[in-house]
Formats: sequence, structure tokens, C-alpha cells
Amino acid sequence: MKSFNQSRKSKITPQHPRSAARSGVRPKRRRDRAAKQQALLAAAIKLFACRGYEATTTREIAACAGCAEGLIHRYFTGKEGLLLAIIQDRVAREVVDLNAHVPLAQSFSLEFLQLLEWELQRMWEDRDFLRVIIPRALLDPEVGKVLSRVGTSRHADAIVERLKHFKECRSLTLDELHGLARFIGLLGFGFGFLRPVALGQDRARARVMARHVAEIFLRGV
Amino acid sequence: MKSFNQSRKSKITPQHPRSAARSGVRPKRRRDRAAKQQALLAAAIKLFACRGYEATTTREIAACAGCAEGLIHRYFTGKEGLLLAIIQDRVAREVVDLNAHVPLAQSFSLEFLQLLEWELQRMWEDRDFLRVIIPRALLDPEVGKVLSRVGTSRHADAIVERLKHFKECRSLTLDELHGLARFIGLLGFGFGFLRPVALGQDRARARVMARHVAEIFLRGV
Amino acid sequence: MKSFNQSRKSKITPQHPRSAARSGVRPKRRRDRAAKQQALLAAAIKLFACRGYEATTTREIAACAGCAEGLIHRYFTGKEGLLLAIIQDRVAREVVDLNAHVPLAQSFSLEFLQLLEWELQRMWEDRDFLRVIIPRALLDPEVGKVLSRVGTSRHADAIVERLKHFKECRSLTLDELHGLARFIGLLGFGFGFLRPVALGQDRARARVMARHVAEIFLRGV
Amino acid sequence: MKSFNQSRKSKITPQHPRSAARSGVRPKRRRDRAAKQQALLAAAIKLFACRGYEATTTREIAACAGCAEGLIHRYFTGKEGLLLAIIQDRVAREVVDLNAHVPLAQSFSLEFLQLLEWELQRMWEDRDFLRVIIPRALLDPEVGKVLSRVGTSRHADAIVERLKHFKECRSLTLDELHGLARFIGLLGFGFGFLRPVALGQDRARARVMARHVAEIFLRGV
DNA sequence: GATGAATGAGCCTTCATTCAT
DNA sequence: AATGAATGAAGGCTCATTCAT
Repeated sequence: MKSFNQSRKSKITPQHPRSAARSGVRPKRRRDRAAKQQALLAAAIKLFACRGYEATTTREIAACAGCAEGLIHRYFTGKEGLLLAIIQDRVAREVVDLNAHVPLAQSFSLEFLQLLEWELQRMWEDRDFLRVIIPRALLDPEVGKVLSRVGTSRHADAIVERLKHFKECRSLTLDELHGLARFIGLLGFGFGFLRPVALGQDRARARVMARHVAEIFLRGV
Repeated sequence: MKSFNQSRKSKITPQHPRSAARSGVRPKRRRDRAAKQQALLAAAIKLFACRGYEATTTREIAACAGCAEGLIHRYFTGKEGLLLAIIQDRVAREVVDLNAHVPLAQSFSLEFLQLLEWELQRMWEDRDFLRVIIPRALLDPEVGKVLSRVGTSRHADAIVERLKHFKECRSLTLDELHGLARFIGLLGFGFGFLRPVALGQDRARARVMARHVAEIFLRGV
Repeated sequence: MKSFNQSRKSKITPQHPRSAARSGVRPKRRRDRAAKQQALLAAAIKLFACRGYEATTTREIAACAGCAEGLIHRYFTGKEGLLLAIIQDRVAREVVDLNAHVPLAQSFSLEFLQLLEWELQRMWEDRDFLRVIIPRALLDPEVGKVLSRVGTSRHADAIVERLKHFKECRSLTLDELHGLARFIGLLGFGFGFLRPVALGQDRARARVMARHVAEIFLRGV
Repeated sequence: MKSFNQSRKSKITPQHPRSAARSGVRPKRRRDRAAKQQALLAAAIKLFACRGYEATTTREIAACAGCAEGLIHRYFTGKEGLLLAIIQDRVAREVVDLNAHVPLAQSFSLEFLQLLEWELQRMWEDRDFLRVIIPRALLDPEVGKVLSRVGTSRHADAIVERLKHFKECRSLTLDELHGLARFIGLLGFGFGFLRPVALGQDRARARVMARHVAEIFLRGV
């Protein structure tokens, strides 16, 4: 009975192509290997997202990735290892820096709406990953923690830092600020992912709804 | 590579009817269709919630319900039918009447907080159902529609009606009132279900966060 | 492991309605019982013939006979007992007397053709029974013996007796006469049953073929 | 109520590859697709013949063939596919050439008896196949057609060609020649297969009967 | 190292049989 | 006595995993 993170024999060491380039020895081979691993990860996330983890067969994944079924076990020690690798791959991937892309807005309200927009966008872009990981998070607390770190608290601190710049937030405790940041994330999750993806709502409509709720919140009673 | 969920394969102790669990005594089969159906539904939702739909076997469900496997097929025409029955059962069940249980508060603020509390509570109580249905909704658009009706717009109208009683809401359009209801519902879902259940956050802490956000809103930003 | 005939607990005693009429006690009840038994036998032979023994469910038989599934077990001690009962029922049934229906022909040739015609007819009429029993006979030697007694040697002796009347047969040994009788039966079986039923050949055509072969045989080389 | 066929449920001793039957030694799985396919076909025809198609389990077939159950589905797409494969295999197999094995006899009479002998022999050799296919033909018209082609008209043409060499047949029409061939085939089927296999008659006795009929025919009635 | 053929445990489902009503 | 609801053993089949090539 192994826990989520202690992947005993896993050789998942992401094996980035460029690290192979360092040594002149057989770079082709290593590039192939890394390419196949990526192909498997991509195939797996795509199939897990649209069929579900259990309903996807390793045969399908291998076929979709264009390589042999046995590689799933060699590289990732099985189907479940592939799922772990998907998560770790996402965790390892450089999180796109909010601050580098979105300059601070002029006012608290604008900033709030801007952050919401950013979240809506991110959630939509991550939808395949979320479709895979949410069902797992509902089953396995360990996965939930990872999701929490990666998916939810990801920008939380960054958002808190940004909000601190506004006078409206001066009077808020740190706890309240975190609550606020989480709320923005929640709006993003609910209207950027859940409604369009799970509930089949039109995405544009969901976005309007999100702004609607945000505006009510900002205007106050 | 073992399972994520450490209890995935744990034996379910057969829940034999009543206290006739004394060893050696065959449980004297009874004819109680309604009771068996309920037992199966209860066992199924419990197991689906903690192991996932696919990973739960009909054998386990029957054992947990204390009846024969064949009944799943007789009553619900199979495992999938059992899932549908769980959903329909929930849909059909008279939604516990908000108004009958929670008297209107004295002020808008108190009412708002009270409704939030109610939602947090409801989401927590429904957590098993949500754990089952959310993963399905991510795979099957049809299920998504049901979840939309049941899970999201459930109390929306009732909440709107209640809010109308307060002078603070007089100036709001119906759309805005619905936005307000959605706001409460989202807080309930996010902090009453998602955070404690999926992300493993302490429930009390999640509740505090929800109140923080509500208070900021009520106080005005 | 029980043999074919020792039906230990079977109460298959054909229970003819008229034997019930003898005693004035509850004749209705007994008629019902006998009627249900006959209905079950009829339903079973029909379904066994068109779906096969294994592919027919006791549920179907009961439904087709218009009575409860449990009766199959009460009356015939199960599905297999029903099959035995079908066979015994057929064995017990008074064999239609060849001599009473078909007067001796004027010549050997006419007699031969007349007997062939009779066999073709009998086989066709018995086709449902044959469809049931032949597959069983191929599996179980005991059934084969019954079939042999009932189906093949049935008229053999009668036929031999009739053939003895013709001068053409004077020179034949008893063994040869039996061979001849079996040959007539074989023609009947092949062209009266197997070809139309198993090989899907047009019945009229099969009959013509049979006569053709018979004529060649009679004409000699 | 036990089964008709006393050996119905007897365990089939797993026929592990070669003499590696020494206990404890895992049979060192080999890749020999063609051999495994043949082993499965052989096991299936044997078991189908003695237990019947429905009563034979895929588990038994695999055990008897000394390979894994899954292969039945991989190679033949299931139990039914295995049955079809048995039929196709038989159809495809080059019919042992009558002419290559049996030289034309000196006279018509000798040729007739020789052909009869050949048919009796062939039917006996094909008995397992016939035991499998006849019950199927009684259920499925499609199978009937195959049986018709393979089992009945198989040598008809070859026989007709051979008979043409004899002066006794000069005066016969083609139709009559085919009648003659059918006569021989029917004797072969009836006395070479049906009587010994289905009716449990001694094989030698059945053969004598067949010769009696043939001799009567040859001698002229 | 890569491949995919072979394995076999375990799944959902069917259905003859039992037995409470 | 008759019913049909409940039982549970056993079936065909799938598919993650192993391992000969």
C-alpha cells in the first residue's frame, strides 16, 4: 500500500530533452525516449479527460501515443504511475507568472475583475487536467493536497500581494485577504471550468455570470 | 504501483439484516423490496463516493447492502442503472424546505450569513452525492444537466424570494438578485464542499474563510 | 450422477385428465394440474426446438406456458427433468399404428414408396421433437438408445412384417430385411427431417429427391 | 437432477505444452500463435462434441488447449467465433481427395461398395465435427447451408465423375447419377455416423447393415 | 531497449433453483 | 398448492501487466 508521493522505483525524472543535449552521448536515443514519454503523457491526459481514468485502456493510450503498450510500464510503472506522472509533470511545469503577464490595474475593482478574467482563462486552459484530477482528488486526499497546492494556492499568494497595493485592502487582515484571493479562484473555477465543462453551460454566458457576481460583490449592498 | 486510495480494496463487512449477524445463521431471507432497494442505493452511494463508480464492484455493493448481487440487476437493471437510480432518487427527494427550517432573519446581513450557513451545511451533507455525480458530470453531459438543475439552481428561487423581503434588495433587479443567490451558492459549494472534501482543508477553516468573504461583501469593499 | 431413467423423486406419472375423473374428489384441481403440466411440456418442446435446450430459460418456458416458474421444479424437478418428461411423454404416447392407417400395397415397389411416404410424413410431424432430442442424443448415449427404440426401431418390425408379404423379399435374410427397413427409415429421416429442417431445403424438393433415390434403388442397376 | 452426460462436469486435465508437466514448473510461455490456435480449435471441437457447445466453458477449452482463456477472445473474438472458426477451418481444409486415395475399381459393383466404404469411414472420422455442427444447424439456418455444402454435396460431384466410367451408368441421366451419389452419401451418413454415434449401435453392425442394403440394390430387388 | 503476444484475475451479468408468502 | 422474489454460483469477456523475442 503505497502513498501518493513515494514512487519507489519510479524513474519519472522528467528527462528534459535539453538535459540530454549536455552530454554528446546518443542524444538521438534520449530525445526519442523523452518524446515518447511526452507523447504518452499527452495521450493519457487527453483520453483520461474525455473517457475517464478507469474507462481508458492502456492499449488506447499506447495507440494514441503511437508507441508500444509495454512502455507505459517501463517508463511509468503502469497505468496509475502514468496518472501520477501527469500530475507531477503539471506541478513541475513552470507556472506562468501572473505578474509578468498582467500589470497591476488602476483600482481595486479593476484589479479584481482583471484577476477574475485571468482565472477564468487559466481554468479553461487547464480544463483537461482538471477533468482528470478532480475525480481523483475526490477519492484520494493526497491528490487533493497536490491540487490544492498547484491549483488553488498557486496564485493565492501572488494575488494577495497584488491586492495589498490597494487602499481598500489596508484594513483587511491577512486571513481576509486570503479569503478574498480564494474567492477569486473559486469564481474562476466555478464559472471558468465547472459550468462550461461539467454543466454544459455556454462559456460566454458563464463568463458574464461571473462578472455579474463579481460586480455585485464589488458594489456591496 | 498500488492504489491512491488506501482503502480501495478493503473488504466490506457484509451488513446482514439486523443483528442476525451471529455466525452460522443464514439470514432467513425476507421479502422487503423497498428496504432492499434503499439498502442498495445507500451502499452504492457510499461506495461510489469513496472508491469511485468504476472501481466499485457490484459484489461489494451487494455485500455492503446485505443482499444478493442479482438484485442489483433485477431492481436497477445493472450497475449503471443503480447510478441513475441514485441520481433520480436524489432529484425526486423533496428538497428539504429551506423556509420550513430557517425563519427569516431580522436583517439582510443576518439573513445573508444565515443562508450561507445553510448552504455550507447542505453541501457538506450532500458531499457523498456530489462526490459521485461530479466525476460523472465531467464525462456525461446528460448528467451535467441534472447536476445543474439539482446542485446549482436548487434553492436559487427560494433564496431570491427570501431576499426580496429586505429593503436593501428593493433596488436590485431580478437578475441581480439571482446573481446574489448564485454568490451564496458558490460560497457554499466552494467552502462547504470543494475545500473540505476535495482539497482536504479543515472544514472549520473553510467555513471561516467563507464568512470572511461574506463579511467583506456585507461591509462593502 | 444419475442415469437417464432412474428419476428418483420424479412424480412425472403422466396424470391423464380422465384418471382424475375417476374419483369425484376435486376433479377441477387435478385437471388444472394436468393442464399446466401439458402446457409446460408444450411450451418447453416448442422453445427447446427453436432456441435450443440451453438457450431457453425456465422463465421463458413458464411465461410461454402461462404459469409460475416454480412449477417447473415442482412438477418436473427442474429444467432437465422437463426434458426427460418430454421424452417420456413421447414414449408413452400411443404410437400411431401404421397398419391401421396404411393398407398393404399391391406390389413391393408400391409398398416401398408408400412406406417412404409415411416415414417422410412422420418425420416432418415429429420435427420439433427431433430437433430437441437429436442434439441430446449426440451427447448422451442413454438418450440415443431411447431415440433408437422410439424413433428408429419403432416401425422397423412392422415394416419387416409387411415386406415379408412380397415375393421379392422371400430370398432375403431377416437381417437384410431389417437393413431394408432401416434404409426406409433413413430416407425418411434424411429427406423428411434433416434436409428441410437442418439444411433449409425446400420440403417438396426434398420429397422428390427421396423418391428419386428410392426409384433408383428399386430399379436396380 | 443431475446431468445426462455423466462426464459433463469432469475436470479437464490441463494439457500443458509438451512434457513440461513436472509440478511447480511454470510452462515458460512461448510465442507460437499458429500452434495455439490449432490447439484451441482441437480442444474446442473435442469439448463441444462431447459436452455440447453451450455446456462447454471457455475456461475448459483454454485448460484443455493448455493456454490462457484470453486467447480465445484474441484469436477468435469469443466463444462463438471459435465455433465459426471450427466450421471455416473444416470448410477450408482441402477435402482429402477421394481420387488420390482410392483407385477406380474394376467393376461398378466393386466401385459402389468401395465408395460406400469410403463414406462410412469419412463420416466416422468426421463424427466430432458432425456432433458439433448438426445441433447448430438445427438452430441456425446459416450453419445449415454450410453443412449442406460441406457435409452433403461434398463428394457428390467426384462420385458422379467416377461412376461415369462404368457402362452400367451410361444410360443414366445426370440427375439419376446424382441420385445415386446421394444414395451412397445417405448410407454413409446413416450407418457411418447416425447409428453408431447417435443411436449407440455397434459400428460393425451398422456397417453390415449398410452393406446389406447396398447388396440388395446391386443384386436388384 | 522496445515490442506486443500471452496471461489470468476479476468484472458484470445471467438464470436455475429455493423458499417466504 | 401456487407464486415469483431472492439467491448465488458460474459464465463470457476485458484489460493491466508480464516477458519472450
